[in-house]
Amino acid sequence: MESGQTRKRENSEQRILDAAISLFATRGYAATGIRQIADKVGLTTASLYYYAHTKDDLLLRIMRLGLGELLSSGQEAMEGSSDPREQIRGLLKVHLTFAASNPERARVIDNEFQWLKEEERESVIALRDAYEQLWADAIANGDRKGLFEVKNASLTRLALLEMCNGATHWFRPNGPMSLEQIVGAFEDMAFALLRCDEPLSGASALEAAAQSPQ
Amino acid sequence: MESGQTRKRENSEQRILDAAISLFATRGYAATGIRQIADKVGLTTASLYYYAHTKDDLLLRIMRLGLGELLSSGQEAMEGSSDPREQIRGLLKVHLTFAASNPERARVIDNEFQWLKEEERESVIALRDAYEQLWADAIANGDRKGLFEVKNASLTRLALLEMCNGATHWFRPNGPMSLEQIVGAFEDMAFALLRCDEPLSGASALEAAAQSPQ
DNA sequence: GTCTATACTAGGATAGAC
DNA sequence: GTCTATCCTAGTATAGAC
Repeated sequence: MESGQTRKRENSEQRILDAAISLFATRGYAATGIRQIADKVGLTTASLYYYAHTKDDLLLRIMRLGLGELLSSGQEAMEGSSDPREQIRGLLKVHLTFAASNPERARVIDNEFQWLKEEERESVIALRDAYEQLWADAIANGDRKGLFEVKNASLTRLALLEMCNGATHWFRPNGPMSLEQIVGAFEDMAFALLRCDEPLSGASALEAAAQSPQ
Repeated sequence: MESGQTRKRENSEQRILDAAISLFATRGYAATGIRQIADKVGLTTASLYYYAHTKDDLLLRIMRLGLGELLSSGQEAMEGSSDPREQIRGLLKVHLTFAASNPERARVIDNEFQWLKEEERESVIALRDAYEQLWADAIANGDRKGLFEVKNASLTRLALLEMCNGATHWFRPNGPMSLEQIVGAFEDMAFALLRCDEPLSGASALEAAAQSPQ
């Protein structure tokens, strides 16, 4: 029962956002022209301005949507268990799944902060800080319970996040490693960095069992 | 005995490169205009073209010089010891010292690859690969000698490098941590990631001694 | 070595017709 | 909802005087 206009609007709106993500990711926000975005969608620049008031507006929506998804997935992961090891595993899975299932969007979110206007940037940074706080909480939990051994919690959090974001730079779908393999490898590195020796129930415990003699 | 012209040339040349580094680092290569560089140096755009044939040429020289320095410092560090633990410490110190003593240059080198022309980019990537190979060698040495325990050497190398580059994003001179403190903290995280338990002679050993009871 | 002046292209954004 | 046409600014780069 929706009108043709509504359907068109939703189509074009999403197509514009997708084109912007792709171009911002490969050429950067500053070097991407409003004309290129229009060309990619098959519209004129004038039509673009029917959907977004400015180029900056496109970036803002990409960032807010993406970080919002990441934050709520992260919150779910944190609520899924009170074991800090499970929390770290959950956050790793959320982060890497997000990065791997849409690497372009992840690159834009990670690299193009600076082009937002002051007030916009603040609201986006608040989202990012809330997300990073989840990691800080998980690390602090594990440290308090004696499961992790962390000398500098802030640096460790930053190192973990940078490590994960690194995947954004080289991950390609159809690459040599599956998402599951990547998550597994990052779990291993993360627990090494956190000096977490005690085995977990679940996949890691099963793995350990499979490798030990009967 | 040098002529006034020569002195001027060297001055302007360096001032132009410095201005370009600063602007490329804060606004990105694509968003930096040749006019802004000229303004910052106090010259006209026409004068800039006396020193560099294109804007791209400036970026190329910044990258080649910087990566050249990093590579030769890294090679010295590797030749300084055959103990993989010392090699990793040396590389960490080289990398973090470079990043901390000129964060703008480090950011440009790290982020603006894509704007080089095909052939230029290849020569620059060769430099970067040679530098990363130093890390790969140190990790492989430690693994072979049983000092490190690394499941995926490539991912571990990438994680270490990303971790260090992270410092580029938040390090500010006059910040809360001195360079020595940062290097120390990163040594700790790096050896955790490499699952290296055996203590080293040198600063870490001294530290451990200071903390243990007499 | 540095300037003035200028060529040419592309940038973001808007008015108003359909 | 999408178009044509256009405004104004800023981009890189060059020629030629001093």
